[in-house]
Amino acid sequence: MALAHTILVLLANTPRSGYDVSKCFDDSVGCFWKASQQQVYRELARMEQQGLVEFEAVPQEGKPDKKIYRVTPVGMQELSAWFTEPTDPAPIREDLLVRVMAGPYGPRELLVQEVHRRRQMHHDQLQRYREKEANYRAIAQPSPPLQFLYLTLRRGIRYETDWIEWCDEVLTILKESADPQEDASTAQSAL
Amino acid sequence: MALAHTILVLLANTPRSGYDVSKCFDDSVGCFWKASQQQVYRELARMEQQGLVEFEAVPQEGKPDKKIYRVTPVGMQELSAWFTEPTDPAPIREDLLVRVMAGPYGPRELLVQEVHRRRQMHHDQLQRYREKEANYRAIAQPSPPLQFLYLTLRRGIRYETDWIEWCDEVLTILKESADPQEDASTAQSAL
DNA sequence: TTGACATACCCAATAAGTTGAGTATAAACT
DNA sequence: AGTTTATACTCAACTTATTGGGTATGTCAA
Repeated sequence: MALAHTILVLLANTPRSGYDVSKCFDDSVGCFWKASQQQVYRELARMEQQGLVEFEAVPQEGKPDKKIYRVTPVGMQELSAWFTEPTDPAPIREDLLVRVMAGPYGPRELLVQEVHRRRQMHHDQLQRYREKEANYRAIAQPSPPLQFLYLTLRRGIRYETDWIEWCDEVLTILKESADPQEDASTAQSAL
Repeated sequence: MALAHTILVLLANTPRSGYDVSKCFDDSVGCFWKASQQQVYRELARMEQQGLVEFEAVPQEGKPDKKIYRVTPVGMQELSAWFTEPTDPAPIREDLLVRVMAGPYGPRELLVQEVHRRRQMHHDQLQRYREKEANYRAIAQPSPPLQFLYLTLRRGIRYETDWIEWCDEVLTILKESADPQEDASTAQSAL
């Protein structure tokens, strides 16, 4: 249900169109929540039906009307109520770890390659987050919404850093135990 | 699609019943993949139809037949083919971070409480993982499947540790900037 | 003896997420 | 001149996941 609440928070900060909300999922909140444009539009329509948000149609030339959504009092009430409910850790479903577990059933090099590739991806993402962090730190008086968003960015930075470190750990172990059959004692001490 | 492949790897290690596969999702692979019993049964039925696995029905008294699944040659082929495909990082959908972003719209104490609670959960999970790690290290000659599974356990340990550290970071910041209105300069330097 | 827990499976309804296309226009780049 | 990128929203089909029930039986403890 948190998709609706994420959107509520975004709209509570600033009234926006569905398109703009969708962009937030690529930018600011992307480090902890993903949603496709279709999901956003559908959710907004549902939320409007439930009275959590309302929109003002802004006519445009050639394009469909822009719907600027804002949170209603009912929506703010919902946000408050939701604030008191406990949250659960997100279930993890990580393809790469399935691949690692499948290690004995495929060539070692392919696995090493894949971990390398993933390390690079996390490295690149970390760079983007670090830039955003630098931008944030340059703001003299960040607004409360920004201050809290920064905490989520910190989570993103930690997450990527942690992945990189794990990749390095795995690559080291895979290198050390390259041929367990040839030298079983080495392989063993490596683990 | 990785649910099927996770099951394939589990069955490649040891033929098991659906019930036993389901238990693995609570135990060994729980740190990177969750699946309900229903999901497992449905997936196994689908995989059987596709010829990836086959089962031997073991009659039991009073209970339904136990179906012991094993991977077929076609299943092993599928596993090999899948091994060459790249994996994508799992999209993150973290309720707690939505809550943090919603920080300005609820009482500070509630947020602090929630982060505390989550810290405790990650702490407890970490303890469980550390026990499993100790068990693993006590094994003289771990089999290759176990060796690779250990790498995924390392990921779990890192993950939980990382969360705990982030919780501590957030709790520190929330304490420091307890009342930004009263002392804006302190609040600012804290961020 | 009642209730919780473990074994072992199946079914159905709903919710959520993904994929791919379609309707329009305009600016910027190649 | 043609492609990409951006704006702005909609619809339909499909796959996946969740929730909550049901069928059976046996064991263990309060």
